[in-house]
Amino acid sequence: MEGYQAPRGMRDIFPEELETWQEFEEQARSLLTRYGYQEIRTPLVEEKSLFERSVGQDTDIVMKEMYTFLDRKGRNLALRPEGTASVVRAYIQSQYYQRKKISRFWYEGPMFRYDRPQKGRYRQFYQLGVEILGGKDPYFDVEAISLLRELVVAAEVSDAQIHLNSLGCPACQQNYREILRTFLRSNEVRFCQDCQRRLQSNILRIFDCKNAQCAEVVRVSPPLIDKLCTSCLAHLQAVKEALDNLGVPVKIDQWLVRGLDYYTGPVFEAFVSQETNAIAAGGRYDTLVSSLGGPNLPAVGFAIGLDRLMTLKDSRTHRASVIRAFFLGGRAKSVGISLIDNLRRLGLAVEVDYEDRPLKTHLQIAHREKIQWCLIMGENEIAQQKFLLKNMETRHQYTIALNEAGQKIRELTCSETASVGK
RNA sequence: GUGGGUGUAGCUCAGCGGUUAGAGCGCCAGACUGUGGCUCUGGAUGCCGGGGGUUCAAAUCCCCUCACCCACCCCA
Repeated sequence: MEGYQAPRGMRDIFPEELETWQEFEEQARSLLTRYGYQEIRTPLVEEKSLFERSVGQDTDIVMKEMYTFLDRKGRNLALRPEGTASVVRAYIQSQYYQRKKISRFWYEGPMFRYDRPQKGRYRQFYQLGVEILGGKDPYFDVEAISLLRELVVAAEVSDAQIHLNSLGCPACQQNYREILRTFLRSNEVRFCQDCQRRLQSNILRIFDCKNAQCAEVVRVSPPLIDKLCTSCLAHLQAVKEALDNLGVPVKIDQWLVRGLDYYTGPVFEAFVSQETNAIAAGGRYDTLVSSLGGPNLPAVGFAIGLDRLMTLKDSRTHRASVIRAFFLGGRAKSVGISLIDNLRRLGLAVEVDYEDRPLKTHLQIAHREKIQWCLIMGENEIAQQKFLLKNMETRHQYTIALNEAGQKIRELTCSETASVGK
C-alpha cells in the first residue's frame, strides 16, 4: 500500500545498465545496416488471434503466457509475446511484398509473457529480431545464422555456439511425428508425466526432457534428420556447408526443437558457455506468411534475448563524457551559465551543479561520480575573463580564456580522453 | 502452473522470543576559508517487505500476502 513497485517480472533499467545496452545497440545497428536490414516498428498490441494462429494454439505461450485483454470496444487484444507475428502481419497488411522481392527487417523492443520470473527471464523482456521475407534460397538461412553470430560477437560475450537442426517441411514433420509417436508409444509406460502429456500435445518436446529415463528412450529413437525428405535434407546440407565455408561454426543438434509452431525448415539456437538457456533462436517459416492470409512466400528469421545477452556482456564503466560545471559565487554563476549555454550550442555536453558548495566539495563530488572534466569558475577567473578546466584523472588544470572556450575545450577533451583510454 | 530458498541501514550481511536492533563498506560534518583519491574525529542511518495472529513480550514463532532468487514447466 505504502510504496509502489514495478509489477512482478518487470523492471527498470537505469542509465548505468543502459550504457551496456546502448553500446551493443550501436554495434548491432551498424552491423544490420551493413547487411542491408532496415528497422521496422510494429505495435506492442495486436489481435490476440494473430498469435494464436502464428505461434500456435497448443503452445504454452498462447495457452498460458499471453497478456490478453478486451479494449473498450470489446476487441480481443494481446501484448505481443514475440515479434515475428507482428512483422509478418505488417508485411502482409501493407502488401510490402509488392515493393520488394526480398525484405530484410530488424526490430527491437519489449515482449510480454506471463511466465514465472527468474534471472534473465522477465515478463517484459527485450528482443532484437531479424526477419528475411520472400527468400527461399538456403543462403538466406546462412545469412541469418552468420548475422546472428556477428551480433553475438558484437556483444563481446565469450564464444557463442550455434546449434542447427531441421524440423522439415510440413509433410516431413507430419510424417516424422507419426514415426516417432509409433516408436515412443511402445515405451509409454516409462515416460514421466510431462512426457506422457507431450506425447499427445507436442511430441518433439520430449527431446528436451531432463528426466533420465525419458532421455534414455529418446536416445534410441529414430532421428528426425534421417526422416527428412530429399529436398529438406538438401536444404539443411546446403546451409551447413555454406556456413562451414564461411567459417561460421555450427553444430548439428538432432534433438533441437523449437517451441513455436510456425517453423518449417532449418532451426537454430545460440548458446554461450555461462548459460544453459539459449540466448537467441530462430529458423525458417515458409508457411507463416500464407497462413496469416498473405501470399505463399518463404521466410527465415531469429530473435536475440537482450536481457540475457546483456547480463553476459561485460560492462566497462567509462568516465562520464559530460563536463561537470560549477561556480564559486553568485556572479560567477551568472557569467558561467551563459558560457555553458554557448558551449552546448557548440555541441559540447555540459551538466551544471548549481548548488553553492565549497570548491573542495564540488571536486569531491565530481571525483566520486567519476567525472572526467570539471569546468570551474570563480571570482578570480571572472576578473581575468577566464575559467578553469580540470582533468580529474590526470589532475591537470588548464586556464582558458572565455573567448576561446569552445575551441580549447574541444582540443583538450578530445586529445586527452583519447590518450587516457576508455 | 509445481517444488524450494530469501526479504533487517544506500550496499553486503549479523541478530533468530527478553532493555533503546548491530557490523563492515558507503554517506554527512569537521580537522582543511579556492583544489578531489590518504588519515583522524564526530554524526545520521531503519514502519526488521506488508498485513494479521500467538505471547506479559515478536526482527525472531504461526498464517496470509507482495517481491526477488533457485530448480521444474516453458522460453529468449
